[in-house]
Amino acid sequence: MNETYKILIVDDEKDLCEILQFNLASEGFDIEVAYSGEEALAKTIDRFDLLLLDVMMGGMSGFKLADKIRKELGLSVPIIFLTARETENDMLTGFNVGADDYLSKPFSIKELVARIRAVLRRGKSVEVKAKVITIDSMELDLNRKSVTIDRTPVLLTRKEFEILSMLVLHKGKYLSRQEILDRIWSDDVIVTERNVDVNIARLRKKIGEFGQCIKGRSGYGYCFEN
Amino acid sequence: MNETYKILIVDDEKDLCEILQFNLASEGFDIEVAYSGEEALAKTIDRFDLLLLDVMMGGMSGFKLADKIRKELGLSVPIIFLTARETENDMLTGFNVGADDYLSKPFSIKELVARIRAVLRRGKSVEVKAKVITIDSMELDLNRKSVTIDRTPVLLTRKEFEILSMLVLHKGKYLSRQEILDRIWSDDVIVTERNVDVNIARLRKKIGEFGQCIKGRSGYGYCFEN
DNA sequence: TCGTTTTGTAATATTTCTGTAACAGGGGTG
DNA sequence: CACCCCTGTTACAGAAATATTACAAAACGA
Repeated sequence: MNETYKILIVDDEKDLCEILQFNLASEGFDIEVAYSGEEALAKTIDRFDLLLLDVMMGGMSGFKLADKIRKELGLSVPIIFLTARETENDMLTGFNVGADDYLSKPFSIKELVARIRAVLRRGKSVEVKAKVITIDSMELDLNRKSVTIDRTPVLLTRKEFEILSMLVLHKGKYLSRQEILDRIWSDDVIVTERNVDVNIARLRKKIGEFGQCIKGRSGYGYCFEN
Repeated sequence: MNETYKILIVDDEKDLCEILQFNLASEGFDIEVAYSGEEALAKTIDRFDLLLLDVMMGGMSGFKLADKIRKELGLSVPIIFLTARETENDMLTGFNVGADDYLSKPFSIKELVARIRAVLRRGKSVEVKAKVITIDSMELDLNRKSVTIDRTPVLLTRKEFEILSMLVLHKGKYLSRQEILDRIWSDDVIVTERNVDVNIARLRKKIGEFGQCIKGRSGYGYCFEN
């Protein structure tokens, strides 16, 4: 009923991050923080309901990050930009990239929370765009959480589907068992890392030849590669 | 007696959507927004009393969308088109598709509201076209909220009928218990998700062999598929 | 109002999903 | 080679989710 929204904050000012994290957490949001665009991309962005991105960051800028998320990952997560600059230009770049809102520092927490709720509410009534990933003859529909191979549906369980999509979204990167556990299993359940193995095995069996695309490497974890 | 009218706005200009949403909501309408034709189709169009469609949209045009709604879904919801273009040609296409009215941007909110009320008033007195969905030998009449199988009436209760039509209108898509609850039960009543199960069970029993078309999948919800 | 129908809850049966354990194989290392 | 660590797979049992039934409360109509 009252679902917890997951928000990712990406900002290299650690102090600000802490303040935001504390305040938003106490508003009932589930917060995660990344201190750079690179760090953010290492996460499965897909599982957040909203991103708060700082425009000015060392390394990758917030806009660059947003662009990657939209274009390369093909995700349409709502994004709110935080910026110290107030030029028209920035605003424009932000919205071109598909920003859902824009907030100039300094801003009040109250205002931020209001904007966040507005964006989430908006997203609620709107059906998300098709998020379909195609790998040869295999299609993952992230919305419907369905998989087809040669147009034939493959019945995956929840965990199997989540593991598969996590691997596919990070195609080419080895994800450790721990990373997979952290992301897919809820915090309060404690399970063995071996569990990932078992689920991977089941998954492999179900997706036939594509099972070979899931590489396991000793000491590294798993990776999808075709 | 003073029923709230549900209006769906489909337009890819988010700013305009917001303005419309705000203004129409404060006129007492119940507004939902979709930012593309595809998004709109993902909704149960059936539950709206009026559609406001932008003609020019990325992806599916408003005309295309209207056409699908009329032909494929077989719905006769009133439609008002919004357009920046004012050519005769457009007007014609619009009315061919079964437009109820036509408004060129820029228009005043006041004018829009007037037209909306006019269309709704008109729809009220006029006999609505049949909205009948046929699945093999099963017929759902969305107007009369009646179902027949082999011409024989099947007496469904209100909840049963709504669940069935929701599933049928989203044929092939798994709908979670929560989605079903949200749409069919009013917000202020709090009921268990188990309730959906019970109603599905009753429904299945009543519609005989078609009960098999209602697939239940652990962790995903229910789906109609034949 | 009464009787009927509809709807919700709770309890129970059943199915599906998931975690653990156990075992088998692979590959490196002493 | 023998050993150990890591991985892949299978089988089983416990857990979770779902289906169904029975009953009570609420809504509805006459």
